[in-house]
Amino acid sequence: MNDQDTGLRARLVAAGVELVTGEGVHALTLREIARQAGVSHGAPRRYFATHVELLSAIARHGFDELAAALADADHAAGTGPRERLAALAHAYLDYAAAAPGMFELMFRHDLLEGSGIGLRRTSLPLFETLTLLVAQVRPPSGAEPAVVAGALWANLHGLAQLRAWGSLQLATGGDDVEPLLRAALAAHLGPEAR
Amino acid sequence: MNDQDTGLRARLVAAGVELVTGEGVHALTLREIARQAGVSHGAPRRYFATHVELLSAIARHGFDELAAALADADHAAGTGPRERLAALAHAYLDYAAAAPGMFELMFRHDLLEGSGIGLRRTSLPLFETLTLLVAQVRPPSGAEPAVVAGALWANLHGLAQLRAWGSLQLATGGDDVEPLLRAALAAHLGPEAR
DNA sequence: GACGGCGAGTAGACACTGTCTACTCCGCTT
DNA sequence: AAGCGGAGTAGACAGTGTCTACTCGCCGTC
Repeated sequence: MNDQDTGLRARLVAAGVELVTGEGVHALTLREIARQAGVSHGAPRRYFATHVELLSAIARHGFDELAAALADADHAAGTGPRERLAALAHAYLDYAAAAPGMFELMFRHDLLEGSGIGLRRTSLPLFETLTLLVAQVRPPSGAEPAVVAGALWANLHGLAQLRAWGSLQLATGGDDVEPLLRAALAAHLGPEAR
Repeated sequence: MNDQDTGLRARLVAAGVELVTGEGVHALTLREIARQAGVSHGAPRRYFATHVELLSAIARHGFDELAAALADADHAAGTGPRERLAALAHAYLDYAAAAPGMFELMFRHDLLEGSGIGLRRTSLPLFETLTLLVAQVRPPSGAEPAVVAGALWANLHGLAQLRAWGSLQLATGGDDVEPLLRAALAAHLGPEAR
């Protein structure tokens, strides 16, 4: 039932996901999504009152994907908080690199409704996990775990952006985000070997 | 001559700067900028072949402003590399907060031409300064200064974004970026008192 | 001093966008 | 069997970026 939901609502979201993955954010016009779904340009209006509502639904799908990827990485990692944090960070950057169009949409709050998508739906669970793990690591700075987690999250975001627009070569001469990520983790959480 | 350049090219850029500062990125339509400058919608085409070229010129103005703000902050700071880095970081975040529309435009590479604006024009000088100062600080991680500078820059960017879309309350419960910035600086550069 | 040319800006067309509204049409209930 | 309502269609509308034909005023040249 849920697997093959051929309702137009689901088909529109699926078409949008395909478009943003293959073509990028610029392809996500209302009419193009409708064309891709095989309906007229007025059809989406029955399910999404406005363009941004449809875009928000597509972004929600991306947040679910990201949350699943993060959960998988967390499970695959060991039990140590340090390695779990490293796994989450890698998964975050991997998702941003694997689906750059979707990642851009997810954090283009000007395209999304009500500013409540990115924060409460996925960032908050992620952030809570980060805070929990950071508290277990007991970082050298001695700052509150929530503050360290926030700073670390901002760092991950910044690294994802840097790589997305190809600024990495400024820092490393190559396209490899790995050294920067290692440096960021070491900075916020302390040296690798504890 | 240069102070009161009333050429249409300069007037268009000025109108764009005013629009993006007052209304936001969404107001930067070609026709609206032309209206603001008091000319017909076809006039800009003589100076900017396309819409993104005009937007790029406006963004360039923002990069110049940011570079000037950073230089001022650097001069106003003392001579210690740690305090200069802190001053630069504060100035960076202050600019992003004071001119959010312009800041958004500057790093919306989908709106800018050739992806060569943000990188080589301002980020590179800033990045070189950061690397130089980081090398003087000799951060505890022992990583290469360029890598630490890159990670720190990414952190600043991430913090600016976090604040821009109001996610800060997740980490601190308030809108104050200061604790997160202090944590980031301490993480990448070592504790404040050396 | 008249004339031609040319730079600068105007005005309109075109295809496209998001939104809104009138309409068709099929399946269901009564 | 009749009617009704949900679902999708089709067209209009204002707005957008781009392109092209045009006007107009100023300059140098004969």
